[in-house]
Amino acid sequence: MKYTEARQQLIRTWGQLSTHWGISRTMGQIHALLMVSPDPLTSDQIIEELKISRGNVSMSLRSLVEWGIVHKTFIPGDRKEYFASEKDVWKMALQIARERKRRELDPVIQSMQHLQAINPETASAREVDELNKMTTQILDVAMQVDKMLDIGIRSGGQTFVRKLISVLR
Amino acid sequence: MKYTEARQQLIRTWGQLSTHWGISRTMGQIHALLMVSPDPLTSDQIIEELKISRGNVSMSLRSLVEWGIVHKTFIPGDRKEYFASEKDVWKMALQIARERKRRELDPVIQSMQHLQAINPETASAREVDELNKMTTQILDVAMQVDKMLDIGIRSGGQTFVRKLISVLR
DNA sequence: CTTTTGTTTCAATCTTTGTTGAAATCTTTG
DNA sequence: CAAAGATTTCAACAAAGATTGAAACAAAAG
Repeated sequence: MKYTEARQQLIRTWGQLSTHWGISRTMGQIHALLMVSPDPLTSDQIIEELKISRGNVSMSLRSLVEWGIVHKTFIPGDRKEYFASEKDVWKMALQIARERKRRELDPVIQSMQHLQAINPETASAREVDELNKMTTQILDVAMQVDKMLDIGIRSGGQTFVRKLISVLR
Repeated sequence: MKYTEARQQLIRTWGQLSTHWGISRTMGQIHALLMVSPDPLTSDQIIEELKISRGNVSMSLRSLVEWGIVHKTFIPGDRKEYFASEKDVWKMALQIARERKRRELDPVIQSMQHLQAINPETASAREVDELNKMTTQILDVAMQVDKMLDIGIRSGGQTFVRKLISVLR
């Protein structure tokens, strides 16, 4: 398989995957491109390579930087901004997990905590009971997952999952 | 807090969350409604409760059944179909994980395996090398996560995560 | 077999999300 | 500080995704 083909396929696959993760296809593609580039790239190189507009590249890069998986670098004597991706995939995965925890899990925990105090006079016992059972369970799951992610984040990806698999096998 | 308010908030929160997970808001809301209902519901009850169209309810329910987190039941002497959600949140979470693994992780693994054979003549050594490093890493992560999910699925959610946390703390 | 009741399908429509490109802004340099 | 280079913003547009509603279909009852 030729290099260019392979690279294109990686970019396509990653762009595809990213849409499942609340990240637009373009962001995923830019990210993939940065991942496989030995050196940091400028927005012009990205525009050229992926045929997308300057505005889109600018916004996508900002968003990737906000996710914490891409960073700006500067090359001495050059006025342009260069961008590079985190290259350690485990670190990347954990960084994404950390962000998603913050954006998705934390709000659920907060919401379920509010729901812990239902006035039992306001519906039949069965209904109140069923609702309470669900909120309690959801809260429980969310908090356990939260704890797990914390541990994962602290111990670093590779170590974390390796250890975990060896222990549970 | 009143029962009806609380229930509505749960439905809203769950619908919101679901959009982050490749599941439409409506599917999430229907699912939440089924989760907190002590008894199975018909599509008419869902239409009534959530004010959505019959067609949408039909399609959403089908999709939820395909995800394996909702099932049809029948009530003797009644011609209608009733629907009920899985009530064990851990089982639910694992079922979702299993499906996402199948839909998202497995294709990535397949794709990366294809990319393992790049002809080194077709680009500079640095470029080929960088691409190989990334595909290998991604494959590694994907396979480890895959393995982890398998273990999780086999041992059942609660046990799995509890054990995991106690071991790694 | 016909009617009634319940369910599914799908083209049309609406809503949301992503993208473009040009103007505005910011930065460096002569 | 003016000009050139680089980046960001944002209103208009395009694409993708979700929803509706009515017609087609299926199953049970009379």
